[in-house]
Amino acid sequence: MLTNFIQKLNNFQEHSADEIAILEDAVSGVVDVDKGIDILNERQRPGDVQLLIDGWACRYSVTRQGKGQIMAYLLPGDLCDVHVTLLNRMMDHSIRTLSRAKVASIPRRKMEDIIDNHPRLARSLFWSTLVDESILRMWLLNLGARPANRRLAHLFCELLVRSRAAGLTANHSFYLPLTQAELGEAMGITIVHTNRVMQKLRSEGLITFRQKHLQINDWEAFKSFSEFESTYLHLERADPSLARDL
Amino acid sequence: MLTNFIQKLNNFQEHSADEIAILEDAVSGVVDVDKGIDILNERQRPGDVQLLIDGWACRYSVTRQGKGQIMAYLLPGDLCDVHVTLLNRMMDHSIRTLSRAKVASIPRRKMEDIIDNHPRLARSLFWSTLVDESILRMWLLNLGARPANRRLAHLFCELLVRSRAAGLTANHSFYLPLTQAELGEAMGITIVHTNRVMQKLRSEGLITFRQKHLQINDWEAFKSFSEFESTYLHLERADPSLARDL
DNA sequence: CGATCTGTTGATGCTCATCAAATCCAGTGG
DNA sequence: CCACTGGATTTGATGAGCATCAACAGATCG
Repeated sequence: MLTNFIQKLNNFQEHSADEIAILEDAVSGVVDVDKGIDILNERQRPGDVQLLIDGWACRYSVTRQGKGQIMAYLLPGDLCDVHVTLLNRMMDHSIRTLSRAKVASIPRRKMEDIIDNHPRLARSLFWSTLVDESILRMWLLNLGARPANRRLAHLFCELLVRSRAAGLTANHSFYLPLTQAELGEAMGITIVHTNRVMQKLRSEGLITFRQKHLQINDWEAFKSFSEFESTYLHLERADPSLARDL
Repeated sequence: MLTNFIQKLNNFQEHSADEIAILEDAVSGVVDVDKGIDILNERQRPGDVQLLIDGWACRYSVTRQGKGQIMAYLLPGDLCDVHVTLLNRMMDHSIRTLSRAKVASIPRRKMEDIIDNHPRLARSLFWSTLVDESILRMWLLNLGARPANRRLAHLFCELLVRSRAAGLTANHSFYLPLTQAELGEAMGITIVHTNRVMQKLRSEGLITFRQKHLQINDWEAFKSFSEFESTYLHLERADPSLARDL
Protein backbone atom coordinates (compact mmCIF):
# COMPACT_ATOMS: atom_id res chain seq x y z
CA MET A 1 0.00 0.00 0.00
CA LEU A 2 2.60 2.55 1.04
CA THR A 3 5.39 1.11 -1.07
CA ASN A 4 5.97 4.20 -3.19
CA PHE A 5 5.76 6.48 -0.20
CA ILE A 6 8.21 4.41 1.82
CA GLN A 7 10.54 4.01 -1.12
CA LYS A 8 10.57 7.74 -1.57
CA LEU A 9 11.35 8.41 2.10
CA ASN A 10 14.09 5.78 1.99
CA ASN A 11 15.97 8.09 -0.32
CA PHE A 12 16.53 10.29 2.68
CA GLN A 13 17.15 7.63 5.32
CA GLU A 14 16.47 3.94 5.69
CA HIS A 15 13.31 3.15 7.63
CA SER A 16 12.88 0.18 9.94
CA ALA A 17 9.98 -2.28 9.81
CA ASP A 18 8.67 -0.68 13.01
CA GLU A 19 8.62 2.76 11.46
CA ILE A 20 6.88 1.48 8.38
CA ALA A 21 4.29 -0.17 10.56
CA ILE A 22 3.64 3.11 12.33
CA LEU A 23 2.99 4.80 9.02
CA GLU A 24 0.81 1.97 7.77
CA ASP A 25 -1.15 2.21 10.96
CA ALA A 26 -1.71 5.94 10.59
CA VAL A 27 -3.44 5.62 7.24
CA SER A 28 -7.17 5.50 7.66
CA GLY A 29 -9.25 5.19 4.51
CA VAL A 30 -8.38 4.76 0.89
CA VAL A 31 -10.77 6.09 -1.72
CA ASP A 32 -10.88 5.88 -5.49
CA VAL A 33 -11.10 9.21 -7.25
CA ASP A 34 -11.93 9.88 -10.88
CA LYS A 35 -9.79 11.98 -13.17
CA GLY A 36 -10.28 15.74 -12.93
CA ILE A 37 -11.62 15.80 -9.37
CA ASP A 38 -10.43 18.25 -6.71
CA ILE A 39 -8.99 16.39 -3.76
CA LEU A 40 -8.49 19.66 -1.90
CA ASN A 41 -10.01 22.96 -2.76
CA GLU A 42 -8.75 26.47 -2.28
CA ARG A 43 -10.07 28.18 0.85
CA GLN A 44 -10.65 24.91 2.57
CA ARG A 45 -9.15 23.83 5.88
CA PRO A 46 -8.02 20.24 5.42
CA GLY A 47 -8.70 18.00 8.41
CA ASP A 48 -6.49 15.16 7.25
CA VAL A 49 -3.26 14.85 5.36
CA GLN A 50 -3.90 13.20 2.01
CA LEU A 51 -1.49 10.71 0.55
CA LEU A 52 -1.53 9.80 -3.11
CA ILE A 53 -1.34 6.01 -3.34
CA ASP A 54 -1.86 5.56 -7.03
CA GLY A 55 -2.32 7.84 -10.05
CA TRP A 56 -1.23 11.40 -10.65
CA ALA A 57 -2.46 14.74 -9.33
CA CYS A 58 -1.41 18.38 -9.40
CA ARG A 59 -1.41 21.51 -7.32
CA TYR A 60 -2.90 24.33 -9.31
CA SER A 61 -4.47 27.72 -9.14
CA VAL A 62 -6.42 29.92 -11.53
CA THR A 63 -6.05 33.68 -12.10
CA ARG A 64 -9.07 35.90 -12.19
CA GLN A 65 -8.54 36.14 -15.96
CA GLY A 66 -9.24 32.44 -16.03
CA LYS A 67 -5.74 31.27 -16.82
CA GLY A 68 -4.74 28.16 -14.92
CA GLN A 69 -1.29 27.24 -13.68
CA ILE A 70 -0.12 23.88 -12.45
CA MET A 71 2.41 24.44 -9.68
CA ALA A 72 3.42 20.88 -8.93
CA TYR A 73 2.82 17.35 -10.05
CA LEU A 74 2.06 14.72 -7.44
CA LEU A 75 3.14 11.13 -8.14
CA PRO A 76 2.21 7.98 -6.28
CA GLY A 77 3.81 8.26 -2.86
CA ASP A 78 3.53 12.03 -2.61
CA LEU A 79 1.86 13.75 0.32
CA CYS A 80 -0.62 16.52 -0.23
CA ASP A 81 -0.24 19.13 2.46
CA VAL A 82 1.45 18.27 5.70
CA HIS A 83 2.12 21.78 6.95
CA VAL A 84 -1.24 23.27 6.03
CA THR A 85 -2.98 20.51 7.91
CA LEU A 86 -0.66 20.55 10.91
CA LEU A 87 -1.01 24.29 11.32
CA ASN A 88 -4.73 24.14 10.61
CA ARG A 89 -4.38 26.79 7.91
CA MET A 90 -6.46 27.47 4.85
CA MET A 91 -5.39 26.01 1.53
CA ASP A 92 -4.05 28.72 -0.78
CA HIS A 93 -4.38 26.52 -3.87
CA SER A 94 -6.25 23.45 -5.04
CA ILE A 95 -5.23 19.89 -5.79
CA ARG A 96 -6.90 17.84 -8.48
CA THR A 97 -6.37 14.41 -9.95
CA LEU A 98 -4.85 14.10 -13.41
CA SER A 99 -5.83 10.46 -13.78
CA ARG A 100 -7.94 7.97 -11.87
CA ALA A 101 -6.31 7.80 -8.48
CA LYS A 102 -6.30 6.20 -5.07
CA VAL A 103 -6.00 8.61 -2.17
CA ALA A 104 -5.42 7.70 1.47
CA SER A 105 -6.09 9.88 4.51
CA ILE A 106 -3.96 10.36 7.56
CA PRO A 107 -5.93 12.05 10.36
CA ARG A 108 -4.31 15.15 11.79
CA ARG A 109 -4.13 13.59 15.24
CA LYS A 110 -2.09 10.66 14.00
CA MET A 111 0.16 12.97 12.06
CA GLU A 112 0.76 15.11 15.13
CA ASP A 113 1.52 11.99 17.10
CA ILE A 114 4.14 10.91 14.59
CA ILE A 115 5.76 14.32 14.56
CA ASP A 116 5.88 14.46 18.36
CA ASN A 117 6.92 10.92 19.17
CA HIS A 118 8.90 9.61 16.24
CA PRO A 119 11.69 12.04 15.47
CA ARG A 120 13.18 9.97 12.67
CA LEU A 121 9.89 9.84 10.81
CA ALA A 122 9.35 13.51 11.54
CA ARG A 123 12.70 14.27 9.97
CA SER A 124 11.81 12.27 6.88
CA LEU A 125 8.55 14.13 6.46
CA PHE A 126 10.36 17.37 7.03
CA TRP A 127 12.82 16.36 4.33
CA SER A 128 10.01 15.71 1.87
CA THR A 129 8.64 19.23 2.34
CA LEU A 130 12.15 20.58 1.82
CA VAL A 131 12.28 18.74 -1.49
CA ASP A 132 8.84 20.06 -2.49
CA GLU A 133 10.03 23.59 -1.89
CA SER A 134 13.21 22.99 -3.82
CA ILE A 135 11.26 21.68 -6.78
CA LEU A 136 9.12 24.77 -6.66
CA ARG A 137 12.22 26.96 -6.92
CA MET A 138 13.51 24.93 -9.82
CA TRP A 139 10.22 25.36 -11.65
CA LEU A 140 10.49 29.09 -11.07
CA LEU A 141 13.98 29.09 -12.57
CA ASN A 142 12.60 27.06 -15.43
CA LEU A 143 9.73 29.42 -16.17
CA GLY A 144 11.75 32.57 -15.71
CA ALA A 145 15.03 31.69 -17.34
CA ARG A 146 14.69 28.88 -19.85
CA PRO A 147 13.09 28.68 -23.30
CA ALA A 148 10.12 26.35 -23.73
CA ASN A 149 12.03 23.40 -25.20
CA ARG A 150 14.61 23.19 -22.41
CA ARG A 151 11.89 23.91 -19.91
CA LEU A 152 9.86 20.91 -21.01
CA ALA A 153 12.96 18.75 -21.27
CA HIS A 154 13.95 19.69 -17.76
CA LEU A 155 10.51 18.73 -16.50
CA PHE A 156 10.84 15.32 -18.13
CA CYS A 157 14.17 14.77 -16.42
CA GLU A 158 12.66 15.63 -13.08
CA LEU A 159 9.66 13.38 -13.57
CA LEU A 160 11.83 10.49 -14.63
CA VAL A 161 14.09 10.80 -11.60
CA ARG A 162 11.15 11.20 -9.25
CA SER A 163 9.46 8.18 -10.79
CA ARG A 164 12.57 6.15 -10.23
CA ALA A 165 13.02 7.46 -6.70
CA ALA A 166 9.50 6.25 -5.91
CA GLY A 167 10.17 2.88 -7.49
CA LEU A 168 7.77 3.44 -10.37
CA THR A 169 10.30 2.57 -13.05
CA ALA A 170 13.85 1.28 -13.27
CA ASN A 171 15.16 2.51 -16.62
CA HIS A 172 14.91 5.67 -18.73
CA SER A 173 11.28 5.27 -19.60
CA PHE A 174 8.35 6.20 -17.38
CA TYR A 175 4.61 6.42 -17.29
CA LEU A 176 3.43 9.94 -18.05
CA PRO A 177 -0.39 10.06 -18.01
CA LEU A 178 -0.61 13.73 -18.98
CA THR A 179 -2.13 15.46 -21.97
CA GLN A 180 -0.22 18.16 -23.78
CA ALA A 181 -2.69 20.63 -22.35
CA GLU A 182 -1.72 19.57 -18.83
CA LEU A 183 1.97 19.79 -19.64
CA GLY A 184 1.49 23.24 -21.11
CA GLU A 185 -0.47 24.41 -18.09
CA ALA A 186 2.55 23.60 -15.94
CA MET A 187 5.10 25.16 -18.26
CA GLY A 188 3.21 28.39 -18.82
CA ILE A 189 2.77 27.81 -22.55
CA THR A 190 -0.26 27.09 -24.72
CA ILE A 191 -1.31 23.66 -25.89
CA VAL A 192 -0.38 24.55 -29.47
CA HIS A 193 3.12 25.55 -28.52
CA THR A 194 3.50 22.52 -26.28
CA ASN A 195 2.62 20.36 -29.23
CA ARG A 196 5.23 21.99 -31.44
CA VAL A 197 7.93 21.70 -28.83
CA MET A 198 7.10 18.04 -28.24
CA GLN A 199 7.29 17.35 -31.95
CA LYS A 200 10.67 19.00 -32.14
CA LEU A 201 12.01 16.97 -29.21
CA ARG A 202 10.78 13.79 -30.88
CA SER A 203 12.01 14.63 -34.35
CA GLU A 204 15.43 15.42 -32.93
CA GLY A 205 15.45 11.92 -31.50
CA LEU A 206 15.72 13.10 -27.91
CA ILE A 207 12.56 11.43 -26.67
CA THR A 208 10.08 8.74 -27.68
CA PHE A 209 6.48 8.97 -26.53
CA ARG A 210 4.14 6.01 -27.05
CA GLN A 211 1.05 4.97 -25.14
CA LYS A 212 1.64 7.44 -22.36
CA HIS A 213 5.15 6.17 -21.84
CA LEU A 214 7.94 8.65 -22.25
CA GLN A 215 11.37 7.34 -23.02
CA ILE A 216 14.51 9.41 -22.91
CA ASN A 217 16.77 8.07 -25.60
CA ASP A 218 20.19 9.31 -24.54
CA TRP A 219 20.11 10.21 -20.89
CA GLU A 220 23.44 12.00 -20.69
CA ALA A 221 22.76 14.03 -23.82
CA PHE A 222 19.26 14.85 -22.67
CA LYS A 223 20.43 15.85 -19.20
CA SER A 224 22.94 18.21 -20.67
CA PHE A 225 20.38 19.66 -23.09
CA SER A 226 17.99 20.23 -20.17
CA GLU A 227 20.69 21.57 -17.88
CA PHE A 228 19.37 19.04 -15.41
CA GLU A 229 21.31 18.51 -12.22
CA SER A 230 19.58 16.35 -9.71
CA THR A 231 21.05 17.90 -6.57
CA TYR A 232 17.91 19.92 -5.96
CA LEU A 233 15.95 16.70 -5.43
CA HIS A 234 18.14 15.92 -2.42
CA LEU A 235 18.45 12.20 -3.13
CA GLU A 236 21.78 11.91 -1.36
CA ARG A 237 21.16 8.37 -0.20
CA ALA A 238 19.61 7.11 -3.40
CA ASP A 239 19.63 3.47 -4.45
CA PRO A 240 22.84 2.67 -6.39
CA SER A 241 21.07 1.92 -9.66
CA LEU A 242 19.44 5.34 -9.49
CA ALA A 243 22.49 7.09 -8.12
CA ARG A 244 24.52 6.13 -11.19
CA ASP A 245 22.17 8.23 -13.27
CA LEU A 246 21.91 11.33 -11.14
CA MET B 1 17.46 43.89 17.14
CA LEU B 2 14.88 41.26 16.31
CA THR B 3 11.96 43.68 16.06
CA ASN B 4 11.09 42.94 12.45
CA PHE B 5 11.46 39.23 12.94
CA ILE B 6 9.27 39.21 16.04
CA GLN B 7 6.72 41.49 14.44
CA LYS B 8 6.50 39.12 11.51
CA LEU B 9 6.02 36.07 13.70
CA ASN B 10 3.37 37.91 15.71
CA ASN B 11 1.22 37.82 12.61
CA PHE B 12 0.85 34.13 13.24
CA GLN B 13 0.54 34.15 17.02
CA GLU B 14 1.39 36.55 19.82
CA HIS B 15 4.71 35.85 21.47
CA SER B 16 5.46 36.35 25.14
CA ALA B 17 8.41 38.29 26.51
CA ASP B 18 9.92 34.96 27.55
CA GLU B 19 9.72 33.59 24.06
CA ILE B 20 11.23 36.72 22.62
CA ALA B 21 14.06 36.46 25.12
CA ILE B 22 14.73 32.89 24.01
CA LEU B 23 15.06 34.05 20.42
CA GLU B 24 17.22 37.02 21.34
CA ASP B 25 19.43 34.68 23.27
CA ALA B 26 19.82 32.29 20.34
CA VAL B 27 21.27 34.94 18.06
CA SER B 28 25.03 34.85 18.13
CA GLY B 29 26.86 37.35 15.94
CA VAL B 30 25.70 40.18 13.73
CA VAL B 31 27.80 41.13 10.75
CA ASP B 32 27.61 43.94 8.21
CA VAL B 33 27.55 42.80 4.62
CA ASP B 34 28.06 44.90 1.48
CA LYS B 35 25.68 44.95 -1.42
CA GLY B 36 26.06 42.11 -3.92
CA ILE B 37 27.68 39.62 -1.55
CA ASP B 38 26.63 35.97 -1.27
CA ILE B 39 25.50 35.18 2.25
CA LEU B 40 25.07 31.54 1.32
CA ASN B 41 26.39 29.83 -1.74
CA GLU B 42 25.05 26.97 -3.76
CA ARG B 43 26.55 23.59 -2.85
CA GLN B 44 27.39 24.73 0.62
CA ARG B 45 26.22 23.13 3.84
CA PRO B 46 25.18 25.97 6.13
CA GLY B 47 26.17 25.48 9.74
CA ASP B 48 23.99 28.25 11.11
CA VAL B 49 20.63 29.68 10.27
CA GLN B 50 21.02 33.22 9.00
CA LEU B 51 18.60 35.96 9.92
CA LEU B 52 18.36 39.16 7.93
CA ILE B 53 18.28 42.01 10.44
CA ASP B 54 18.52 44.94 8.09
CA GLY B 55 18.65 45.46 4.34
CA TRP B 56 17.38 43.29 1.50
CA ALA B 57 18.60 40.03 0.00
CA CYS B 58 17.42 37.46 -2.50
CA ARG B 59 17.49 33.76 -3.24
CA TYR B 60 18.71 33.21 -6.75
CA SER B 61 20.16 30.72 -9.13
CA VAL B 62 21.84 30.90 -12.53
CA THR B 63 21.30 28.62 -15.52
CA ARG B 64 24.22 27.21 -17.41
CA GLN B 65 23.37 29.64 -20.21
CA GLY B 66 24.19 32.38 -17.72
CA LYS B 67 20.66 33.64 -17.16
CA GLY B 68 19.93 34.49 -13.55
CA GLN B 69 16.65 34.14 -11.74
CA ILE B 70 15.69 35.64 -8.42
CA MET B 71 13.38 33.21 -6.65
CA ALA B 72 12.56 35.17 -3.52
CA TYR B 73 13.19 38.52 -1.89
CA LEU B 74 14.26 38.58 1.73
CA LEU B 75 13.25 41.57 3.82
CA PRO B 76 14.44 42.56 7.29
CA GLY B 77 13.11 39.90 9.65
CA ASP B 78 13.28 37.05 7.15
CA LEU B 79 15.14 33.84 7.89
CA CYS B 80 17.48 32.32 5.36
CA ASP B 81 17.22 28.56 5.47
CA VAL B 82 15.85 26.86 8.51
CA HIS B 83 15.16 23.46 6.98
CA VAL B 84 18.37 23.14 5.00
CA THR B 85 20.35 23.86 8.12
CA LEU B 86 18.31 21.65 10.42
CA LEU B 87 18.55 18.70 8.06
CA ASN B 88 22.21 19.43 7.35
CA ARG B 89 21.54 19.43 3.61
CA MET B 90 23.32 21.14 0.78
CA MET B 91 22.04 24.49 -0.45
CA ASP B 92 20.42 24.14 -3.87
CA HIS B 93 20.55 27.88 -4.55
CA SER B 94 22.44 30.95 -3.39
CA ILE B 95 21.48 33.98 -1.33
CA ARG B 96 22.99 37.38 -1.96
CA THR B 97 22.45 40.83 -0.55
CA LEU B 98 20.66 43.44 -2.65
CA SER B 99 21.73 46.32 -0.43
CA ARG B 100 24.06 46.83 2.48
CA ALA B 101 22.74 44.51 5.13
CA LYS B 102 23.07 43.26 8.67
CA VAL B 103 22.94 39.51 9.08
CA ALA B 104 22.69 37.58 12.33
CA SER B 105 23.55 33.93 12.91
CA ILE B 106 21.67 31.35 14.92
CA PRO B 107 23.79 28.25 15.55
CA ARG B 108 22.18 24.99 14.51
CA ARG B 109 22.36 23.68 18.08
CA LYS B 110 20.32 26.57 19.41
CA MET B 111 17.82 26.20 16.61
CA GLU B 112 17.42 22.50 17.34
CA ASP B 113 16.95 23.31 20.98
CA ILE B 114 14.16 25.76 20.19
CA ILE B 115 12.40 23.28 17.91
CA ASP B 116 12.61 20.52 20.49
CA ASN B 117 11.77 22.42 23.65
CA HIS B 118 9.61 25.36 22.66
CA PRO B 119 6.69 24.07 20.64
CA ARG B 120 5.03 27.46 20.25
CA LEU B 121 8.17 28.96 18.74
CA ALA B 122 8.62 25.85 16.64
CA ARG B 123 5.13 26.30 15.27
CA SER B 124 5.83 29.93 14.42
CA LEU B 125 8.98 29.01 12.54
CA PHE B 126 7.10 26.23 10.82
CA TRP B 127 4.47 28.78 9.83
CA SER B 128 7.08 31.05 8.31
CA THR B 129 8.36 28.27 6.07
CA LEU B 130 4.77 27.55 5.04
CA VAL B 131 4.44 31.18 3.99
CA ASP B 132 7.72 31.05 2.08
CA GLU B 133 6.47 28.08 0.12
CA SER B 134 3.17 29.74 -0.54
CA ILE B 135 4.91 32.84 -1.90
CA LEU B 136 6.94 30.62 -4.17
CA ARG B 137 3.77 29.13 -5.60
CA MET B 138 2.30 32.57 -6.13
CA TRP B 139 5.43 33.65 -8.03
CA LEU B 140 5.06 30.60 -10.19
CA LEU B 141 1.46 31.51 -10.96
CA ASN B 142 2.67 35.00 -11.68
CA LEU B 143 5.37 33.92 -14.11
CA GLY B 144 3.29 31.32 -15.81
CA ALA B 145 -0.08 32.95 -16.08
CA ARG B 146 0.14 36.75 -15.92
CA PRO B 147 1.46 39.36 -18.36
CA ALA B 148 4.46 41.42 -17.27
CA ASN B 149 2.54 44.48 -16.10
CA ARG B 150 0.20 42.60 -13.73
CA ARG B 151 3.10 40.43 -12.70
CA LEU B 152 5.12 43.40 -11.57
CA ALA B 153 2.09 45.02 -9.97
CA HIS B 154 1.38 41.85 -8.04
CA LEU B 155 4.94 41.79 -6.78
CA PHE B 156 4.59 45.34 -5.51
CA CYS B 157 1.43 44.41 -3.64
CA GLU B 158 3.20 41.53 -2.01
CA LEU B 159 6.22 43.56 -1.03
CA LEU B 160 4.05 46.31 0.43
CA VAL B 161 2.06 43.87 2.56
CA ARG B 162 5.17 42.03 3.69
CA SER B 163 6.85 45.34 4.56
CA ARG B 164 3.87 46.26 6.66
CA ALA B 165 3.66 42.85 8.27
CA ALA B 166 7.27 43.27 9.38
CA GLY B 167 6.60 46.77 10.68
CA LEU B 168 8.72 48.46 8.04
CA THR B 169 6.02 50.88 6.97
CA ALA B 170 2.50 51.83 8.00
CA ASN B 171 0.88 53.25 4.88
CA HIS B 172 0.83 52.49 1.16
CA SER B 173 4.38 53.52 0.52
CA PHE B 174 7.45 51.39 1.18
CA TYR B 175 11.18 51.29 0.78
CA LEU B 176 12.17 49.37 -2.34
CA PRO B 177 15.96 49.38 -2.72
CA LEU B 178 15.98 47.45 -5.99
CA THR B 179 17.19 48.37 -9.44
CA GLN B 180 15.04 47.66 -12.47
CA ALA B 181 17.54 44.96 -13.40
CA GLU B 182 16.90 43.24 -10.07
CA LEU B 183 13.15 43.50 -10.49
CA GLY B 184 13.38 42.10 -13.98
CA GLU B 185 15.55 39.22 -12.82
CA ALA B 186 12.75 38.18 -10.48
CA MET B 187 9.95 38.60 -12.99
CA GLY B 188 11.70 36.78 -15.80
CA ILE B 189 11.84 39.80 -18.09
CA THR B 190 14.70 41.93 -19.38
CA ILE B 191 15.77 45.22 -17.90
CA VAL B 192 14.49 47.07 -20.97
CA HIS B 193 11.05 45.58 -20.71
CA THR B 194 10.98 46.16 -16.97
CA ASN B 195 11.68 49.80 -17.63
CA ARG B 196 8.82 50.08 -20.09
CA VAL B 197 6.37 48.37 -17.81
CA MET B 198 7.38 50.61 -14.90
CA GLN B 199 6.90 53.69 -17.04
CA LYS B 200 3.45 52.52 -18.03
CA LEU B 201 2.44 51.88 -14.42
CA ARG B 202 3.64 55.35 -13.48
CA SER B 203 2.10 57.15 -16.43
CA GLU B 204 -1.22 55.48 -15.69
CA GLY B 205 -0.99 56.95 -12.21
CA LEU B 206 -1.00 53.60 -10.48
CA ILE B 207 2.30 54.04 -8.69
CA THR B 208 4.77 56.75 -7.74
CA PHE B 209 8.44 55.88 -7.38
CA ARG B 210 10.81 58.44 -5.87
CA GLN B 211 14.09 57.96 -4.06
CA LYS B 212 13.66 54.23 -3.77
CA HIS B 213 10.25 54.65 -2.22
CA LEU B 214 7.37 53.08 -4.02
CA GLN B 215 3.93 54.43 -3.35
CA ILE B 216 0.74 52.76 -4.44
CA ASN B 217 -1.69 55.54 -5.22
CA ASP B 218 -5.04 53.79 -5.05
CA TRP B 219 -4.69 50.59 -3.11
CA GLU B 220 -8.06 49.07 -3.95
CA ALA B 221 -7.70 49.83 -7.65
CA PHE B 222 -4.15 48.56 -7.70
CA LYS B 223 -5.05 45.38 -5.84
CA SER B 224 -7.75 44.65 -8.34
CA PHE B 225 -5.46 45.40 -11.28
CA SER B 226 -2.87 43.04 -9.80
CA GLU B 227 -5.41 40.37 -8.88
CA PHE B 228 -3.79 40.49 -5.48
CA GLU B 229 -5.44 38.57 -2.68
CA SER B 230 -3.43 38.40 0.47
CA THR B 231 -4.68 35.06 1.73
CA TYR B 232 -1.58 33.29 0.48
CA LEU B 233 0.53 35.28 2.95
CA HIS B 234 -1.38 33.66 5.81
CA LEU B 235 -1.62 36.78 7.94
CA GLU B 236 -4.77 35.63 9.69
CA ARG B 237 -3.91 37.36 12.94
CA ALA B 238 -2.61 40.57 11.42
CA ASP B 239 -2.55 43.88 13.21
CA PRO B 240 -5.89 45.70 12.68
CA SER B 241 -4.38 48.59 10.73
CA LEU B 242 -2.88 46.09 8.32
CA ALA B 243 -5.88 43.78 8.33
CA ARG B 244 -8.09 46.57 7.01
CA ASP B 245 -6.01 46.58 3.84
CA LEU B 246 -5.70 42.88 3.18
C1' DC C 1 35.13 65.21 -12.57
C1' DG C 2 35.98 61.13 -15.14
C1' DA C 3 34.18 56.45 -14.25
C1' DT C 4 30.52 53.47 -13.60
C1' DC C 5 26.05 52.12 -12.64
C1' DT C 6 21.15 53.00 -13.60
C1' DG C 7 17.47 54.51 -16.30
C1' DT C 8 15.63 55.64 -20.93
C1' DT C 9 14.72 55.39 -25.94
C1' DG C 10 14.52 53.43 -30.74
C1' DA C 11 14.72 49.75 -34.14
C1' DT C 12 14.25 45.04 -35.31
C1' DG C 13 13.22 40.18 -34.86
C1' DC C 14 12.09 35.92 -32.49
C1' DT C 15 9.29 33.27 -29.33
C1' DC C 16 5.14 32.22 -28.25
C1' DA C 17 -0.16 33.39 -28.16
C1' DT C 18 -4.36 33.32 -30.55
C1' DC C 19 -7.81 31.76 -33.69
C1' DA C 20 -9.53 28.33 -36.59
C1' DA C 21 -9.93 23.99 -38.55
C1' DA C 22 -8.47 19.37 -39.72
C1' DT C 23 -7.15 14.80 -38.29
C1' DC C 24 -6.46 11.12 -35.22
C1' DC C 25 -7.88 8.10 -31.60
C1' DA C 26 -10.37 5.51 -27.80
C1' DG C 27 -14.47 4.55 -26.18
C1' DT C 28 -19.65 3.75 -26.83
C1' DG C 29 -23.65 2.06 -28.56
C1' DG C 30 -26.36 0.31 -32.33
C1' DC D 1 -18.24 -4.58 -36.81
C1' DC D 2 -19.12 -0.04 -38.06
C1' DA D 3 -20.91 4.55 -37.24
C1' DC D 4 -20.77 7.97 -33.90
C1' DT D 5 -18.71 10.99 -30.50
C1' DG D 6 -15.84 13.78 -27.77
C1' DG D 7 -11.27 14.37 -26.46
C1' DA D 8 -6.37 14.83 -27.90
C1' DT D 9 -3.14 15.95 -31.29
C1' DT D 10 -1.73 18.35 -35.31
C1' DT D 11 -1.39 22.06 -38.84
C1' DG D 12 -1.57 26.82 -40.80
C1' DA D 13 -1.85 31.82 -40.60
C1' DT D 14 -1.38 36.02 -38.17
C1' DG D 15 -0.14 39.08 -34.49
C1' DA D 16 1.35 40.54 -29.74
C1' DG D 17 4.62 40.49 -26.12
C1' DC D 18 8.92 40.56 -25.06
C1' DA D 19 14.12 39.95 -26.28
C1' DT D 20 18.06 41.80 -28.27
C1' DC D 21 21.24 45.21 -29.76
C1' DA D 22 22.79 49.71 -29.56
C1' DA D 23 23.19 54.19 -28.00
C1' DC D 24 22.51 58.03 -24.91
C1' DA D 25 21.18 60.70 -20.69
C1' DG D 26 21.19 61.00 -15.74
C1' DA D 27 22.62 59.77 -11.40
C1' DT D 28 26.04 58.46 -8.10
C1' DC D 29 30.50 58.18 -6.27
C1' DG D 30 35.24 57.86 -5.19
